[in-house]
Amino acid sequence: MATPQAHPTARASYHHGDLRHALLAAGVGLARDGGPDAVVLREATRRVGVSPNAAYRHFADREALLAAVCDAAQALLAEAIDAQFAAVVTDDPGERARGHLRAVGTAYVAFALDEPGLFRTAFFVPTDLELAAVPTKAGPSGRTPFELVGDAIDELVASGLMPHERRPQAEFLAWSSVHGLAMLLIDGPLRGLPRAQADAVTQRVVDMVEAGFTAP
Amino acid sequence: MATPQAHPTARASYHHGDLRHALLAAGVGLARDGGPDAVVLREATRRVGVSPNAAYRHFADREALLAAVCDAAQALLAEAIDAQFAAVVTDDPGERARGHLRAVGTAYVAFALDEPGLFRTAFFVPTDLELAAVPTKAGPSGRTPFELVGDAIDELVASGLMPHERRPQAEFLAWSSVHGLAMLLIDGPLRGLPRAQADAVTQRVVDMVEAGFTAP
DNA sequence: CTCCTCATGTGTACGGTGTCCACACTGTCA
DNA sequence: TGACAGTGTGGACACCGTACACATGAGGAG
Repeated sequence: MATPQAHPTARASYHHGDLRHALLAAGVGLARDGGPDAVVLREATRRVGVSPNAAYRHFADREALLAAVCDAAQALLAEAIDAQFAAVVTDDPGERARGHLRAVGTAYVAFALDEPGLFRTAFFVPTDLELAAVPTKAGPSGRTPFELVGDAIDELVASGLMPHERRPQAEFLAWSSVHGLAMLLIDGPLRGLPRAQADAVTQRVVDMVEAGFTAP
Repeated sequence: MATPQAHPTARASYHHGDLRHALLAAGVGLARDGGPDAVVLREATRRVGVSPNAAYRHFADREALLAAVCDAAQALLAEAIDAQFAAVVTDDPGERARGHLRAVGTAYVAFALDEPGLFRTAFFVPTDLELAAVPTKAGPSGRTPFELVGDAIDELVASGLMPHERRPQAEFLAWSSVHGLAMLLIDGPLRGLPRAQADAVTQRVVDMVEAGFTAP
């Protein structure tokens, strides 16, 4: 019991110990309910119990904090997709390919519906990324959502269900459809659709993508 | 020459004359370069040459101004789509249906690329609309973009190219794909794609939607 | 024509935010 | 032990949205 206040939220000493992570966590909390605009620097410091300027020792400015929160949100999305992707179990390679493709799509939309604030935040900051394997944005498997779609499509081609002429840039087609649906469901004209109907539309969108890939 | 300063931008008298429209126009200008966040009440009044509080005689608060700007942006989008839609001329009903569907999709993405700030603004405010025929959001034809997609799909069904079992909610599928693509192109990972490539991807997305609708 | 009235624009002020500056504390290493 | 560098604090500034009281002047009632 040498440390009277070991918890990072309430510090006993002048120094905080892990202020950067604490601010990040607070920022994620703000983004969760409220979206990117709710990520307010002063409020984050207030929640951590620290003066506003303390944040500037760890983040260049509010934009930098928001970018970190954005990365965290993308990682959470990646995690959700990863789980659904890994949950697909089949011996048949074609069936597995289909399952993986559908898993990515449904998990993507489900995350948007379950965590609209984080979802909006994940796609807010102009991420200059090439969608490449930026580790902070990947799930437990170490692969980003974009790579997972690519994997699924590759499997589809490998198992002969999709002609390889259609392979190039196919990620963008799948991604566009699912991303657009998610946006329309949480912010757009489809907002407020009952969950059951939202899921039904999601299935139809995934059907369309799959059909577009595997159709003869 | 009875009116020394007839122009609404520089007023000679104490009263402005058409402050509401002037503020709206200034707001649209702000949104054009900068998106919804750039619609700052004080800046709009500054541009019009009026004190900040004058805005409150015409808009309840900043949110109301932003909502009006959002409506205007949607109207501009509608206009662009409308033009492309109307430019389709063919005798063959099936070909016209296809052309209409493709026109809506390409015009939608083109607007997003040409006017990213306005596009983002158009979909920013939680519009409680049912996508119905709200006149302020329609183009010259009096039909909203959503109605135009619906029209195109109806034509597709009427001309026998699309099975009518697929008709219900088909707007959402088309809309999702195109909207998602637009978002990814202006804000997301596809940002910075050269225009030629962006157009190419757009064509592929439209192809996919069309195939999904008309496939046997 | 005069005067009253009310819509419209102004001025002042307050709280909130991001951010800069100078300063205070403290863990570490010579 | 003492200096130093990293970390947190306090105060200040500009900007924003917005509430309140007030000034202005256009247009109708007498």
